[in-house]
Amino acid sequence: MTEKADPSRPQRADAQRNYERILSVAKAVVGEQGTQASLRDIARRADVGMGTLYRHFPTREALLQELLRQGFDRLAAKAASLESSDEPDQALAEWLQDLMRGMAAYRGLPGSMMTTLLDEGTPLYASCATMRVAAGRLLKRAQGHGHIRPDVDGTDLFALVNAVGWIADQAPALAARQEHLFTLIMDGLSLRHPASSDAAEQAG
Amino acid sequence: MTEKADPSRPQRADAQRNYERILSVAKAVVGEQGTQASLRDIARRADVGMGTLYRHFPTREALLQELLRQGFDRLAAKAASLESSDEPDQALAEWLQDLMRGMAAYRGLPGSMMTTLLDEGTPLYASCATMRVAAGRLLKRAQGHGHIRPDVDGTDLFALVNAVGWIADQAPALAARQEHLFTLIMDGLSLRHPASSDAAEQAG
DNA sequence: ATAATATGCGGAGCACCGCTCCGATTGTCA
DNA sequence: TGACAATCGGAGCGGTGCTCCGCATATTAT
Repeated sequence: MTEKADPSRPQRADAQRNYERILSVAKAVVGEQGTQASLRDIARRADVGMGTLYRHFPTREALLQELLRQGFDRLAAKAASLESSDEPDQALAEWLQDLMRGMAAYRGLPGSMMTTLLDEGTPLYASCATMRVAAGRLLKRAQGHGHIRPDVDGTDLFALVNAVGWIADQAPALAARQEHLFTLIMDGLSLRHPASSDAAEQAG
Repeated sequence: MTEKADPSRPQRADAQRNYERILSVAKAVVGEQGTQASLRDIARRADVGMGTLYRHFPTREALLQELLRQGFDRLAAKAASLESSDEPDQALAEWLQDLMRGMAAYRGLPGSMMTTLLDEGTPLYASCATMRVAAGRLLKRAQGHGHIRPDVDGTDLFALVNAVGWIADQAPALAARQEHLFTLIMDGLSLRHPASSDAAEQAG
């Protein structure tokens, strides 16, 4: 049996070089211009024609997917490791906060995420699905312990975190409020109303 | 002295006709294609040249502003009227919900709002500033009665509502969850029995 | 009614975008 | 080394936002 290492990777040497060069340049350009960066610009700065770029990455999302895969894997792993935490609700909060910070990696990232959240078949969807499954387990565990509202599902959570990331993304002046907004939302999901431990008693 | 009724409106008769025709067509096209609608398309369907469109509305925002002004005025008035309500926190909730639904008028509207939220000088900023001031009074009143977290300001609120509108905007499949997400956030802002009652009725 | 003025019109033109297509180039293997 | 297939690169297409300016016309004065 001939070993075709990775069928998704190019075979020829020059192709492989270009593939990696594009990826590296894309990382830089997307870092500068956000997820809506000009593909022509990426090709130009990678000393590559449009055709080459498009053959390696048929869609913008396919390119983004490669840029984000590492982050997704890391978050999935973190979710798995947090699953053995003693404090399920705090574990969930910590993971979500990590997700939110990851969303700030590139401008426009929350938008790209939301667009493909429920759009199966799109490259980005596939690559973040496993991460979301792992996060879903974290959520269920916290709900099982009775500290988190039961009428919230993983998609709600993902959407809300995306939304907070989006706020900071759109209005840089609000980026400073990001952690605060995150807290507001997390408090609202908790059944222990941490915002007002005193008012909680009299509510009964 | 000749009466110059409204200096912002065109003087010549044909100009005035075009102005209104553009506005009317824009309303339709933006309704179909969202706030990112092609300006060329608007000009075409209004039987008008690009130059004409740009003279009357120098920027896309200037055009949007005219489309949205009515809604803003209505919301500002509603805020003013709600200020005499007996239940300040419920008045606030009602107004915010109204705002959220207004955000669904055009696709992409939450994005346009957030972009110009803190960017003074832009046309949209000016036109929604008064509305936000009115809303701010509603918020302060609710906080004064001790039912709403004191560490929230008007901008936070506006941003959060925008964010929820944005979620529905990006992923139509999530639009059904919009009201629910709104409830989650509002509960989190309240200092009284946050979740339990509402959480019981909604499952899944 | 006619002439003069200035106001408004419209679209050609520029630079950019995403994306496709195909002749030229180049790596690979016999 | 030669032949062949894999890969390249950019011209080209239709779209965008936006500007600029010669021309048409509404308005006003005569």
